[in-house]
Amino acid sequence: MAQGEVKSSVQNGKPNPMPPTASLLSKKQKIIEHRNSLPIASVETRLIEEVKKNDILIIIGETGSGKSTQLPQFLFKAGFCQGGKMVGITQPRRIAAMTVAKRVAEECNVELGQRVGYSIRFEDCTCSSTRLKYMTDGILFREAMLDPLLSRYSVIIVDEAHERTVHTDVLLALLKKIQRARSKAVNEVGNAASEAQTKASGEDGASRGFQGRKASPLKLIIMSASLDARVFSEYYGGAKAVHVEGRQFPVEDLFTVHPESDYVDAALVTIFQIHLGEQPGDILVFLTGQDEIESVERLVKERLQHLPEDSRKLLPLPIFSALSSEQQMRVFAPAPTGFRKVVLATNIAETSITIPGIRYVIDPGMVKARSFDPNKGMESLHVVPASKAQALQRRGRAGREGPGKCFHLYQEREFEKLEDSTTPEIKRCNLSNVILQLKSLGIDDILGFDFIDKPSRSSIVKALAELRSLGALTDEGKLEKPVGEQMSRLPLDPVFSRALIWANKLNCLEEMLITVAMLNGESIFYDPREKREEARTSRHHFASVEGDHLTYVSVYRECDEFLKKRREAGGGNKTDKTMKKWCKDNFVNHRSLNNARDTYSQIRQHVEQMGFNVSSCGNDTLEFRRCLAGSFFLKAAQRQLDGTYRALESGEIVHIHPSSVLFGAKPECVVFDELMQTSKKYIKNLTRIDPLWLTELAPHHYKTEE
DNA sequence: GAGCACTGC
Repeated sequence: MAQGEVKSSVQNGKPNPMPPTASLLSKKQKIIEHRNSLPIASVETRLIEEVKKNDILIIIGETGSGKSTQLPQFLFKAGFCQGGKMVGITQPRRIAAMTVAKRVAEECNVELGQRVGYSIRFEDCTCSSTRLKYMTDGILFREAMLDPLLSRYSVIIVDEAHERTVHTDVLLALLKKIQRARSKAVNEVGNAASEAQTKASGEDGASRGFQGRKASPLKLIIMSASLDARVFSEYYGGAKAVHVEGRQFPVEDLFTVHPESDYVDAALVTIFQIHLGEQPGDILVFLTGQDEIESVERLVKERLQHLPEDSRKLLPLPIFSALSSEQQMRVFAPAPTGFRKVVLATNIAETSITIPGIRYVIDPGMVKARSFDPNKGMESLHVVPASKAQALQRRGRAGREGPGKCFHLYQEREFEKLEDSTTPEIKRCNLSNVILQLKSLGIDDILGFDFIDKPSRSSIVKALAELRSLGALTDEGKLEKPVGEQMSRLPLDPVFSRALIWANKLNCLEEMLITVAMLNGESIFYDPREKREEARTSRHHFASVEGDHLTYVSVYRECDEFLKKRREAGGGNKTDKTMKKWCKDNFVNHRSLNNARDTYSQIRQHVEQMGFNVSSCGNDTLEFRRCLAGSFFLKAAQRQLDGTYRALESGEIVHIHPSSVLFGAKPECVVFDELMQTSKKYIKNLTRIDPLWLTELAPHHYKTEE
């Protein structure tokens, strides 16, 4: 990954010579006091010894132990960054990578982006002198594609490994391989340097990048909050695990005496029980989705009306990912004097955000979980019991600032029956992307790959078949040149990458770039329930009769035009504010569109580097739709005599989602982006196509049938 | 005629 230079007042590695002011001094003093008070501070020497002794170390540390901020600093002090080497720390989330790096830079009293930096998608805040580098696990995985031995790192710390995201899991496997390759290279260099290199390079991807670099072993540290270190320890051949104490205030657990048949109602009752009977302090309620949250919000407001005037000071605040940033921010503000906040949240409050003031947690013990059926190519979202780990995580949210209480809306013996931890994501998602990346790293035997938790055989087989069908792999399962290589370089789902390659040939790359950027993230339109009709009417002028993809293209372009006009009219640099307003007026999710614009630029750069020519098809959208048909042929559906649709690949009876512009239009044949089961089996994001195109453009898949 | 936890390249 290219390293951007960051402007700085620090030159030649010397700190800015400005004398510290009194407030700076006291701030510095505070930082030192804080650092020394962290549980991890007392074990610095021991930890460093363990790292020196063990090539792989598992660190189990509870919330508040300071492991993410302190350990990298200890390693720096102990000399692990000598010779220009880096300590890399991965996080599953962008926000964590950013905020932890910022905190550590402060503690080290250096400018962020210099010795301490971070790198996340769209934002590289590091420079050539960066030694402690925080990043998302996806970034490090990409780096490994360019530098297969990760030769610039002396230590890699994988933080929050218990979350078991796809990226973390793949990274854990890859790092194991890289570590072995580096140790091997060190030994071989010691003996007979150049011959050993030649041999090693023939073996697999992880050995390849070694040539011409000074060999050194790689230290690996896995940090987890999980109760169970065994999983990681066993995976790394009995690696040593050490525990670091956390620092949490005590949380009292309360369980129900009888099972609750209706957890939403039970949550409501508990909210008022706390509000009327407990000491001051805000309440956090974990619910499974927008629907539940909105209905609880309404019911709380209703019931408050029946209480005496002086008992009505309870303020319900919803938070879930689809809300605008402004609305999300409301939960962070302190409640008005005399009021108690009751935050109604999805799992967004479990890990991603920390809300101040919470003293009471209500946990119904349920969660909305996504799963994937590889045979039907269908995702589903269902409400299922949470895991023990999740329940404990939720409980912990009550003890951040002082002693708290957790109201579990189930019996204590039910807790014991919960699964220890949530099924790792890799076992419940489409693997085509992961497998393509592994193939590009030179790992050919996917079924035999050393996953920490192996996905099902059928899931792997299905993904391999999809990749072959898309032309990314040869019949022997090797990366197809150049198509497979090009696809693996793009940070997109393989179908999207395929569509871009087609579009390049058929001169509609610009439209396709916009399309994949718009489909890549969360949904672009935001319909506040109470303004549903207004949103739909206002959106009419974007709508394309061809379907959702071209509708997104016109949304993107219209916003772009609007911004351009504003700039030309002397609007200055207030792009963000202008865009926010435009989004609000058009019921478009500002965060999503912004993300789509960043994605567009990033992908455009990639394809231009590949020598693609970004041209537009103008008003002739036929070729564009043919490109979609040629790449989304596995996701096609045809109208039946009874008006329902049949997904051609799985044979499932599906319905057009009401959010589609083609809802009610009864097109004969469509390609879609997503098949998801919620209340029904819905297809989302559709474009009308001619069914004959399928046999014409994907003859290997649709042999000439009627 | 709906309603969708969260991440990430």
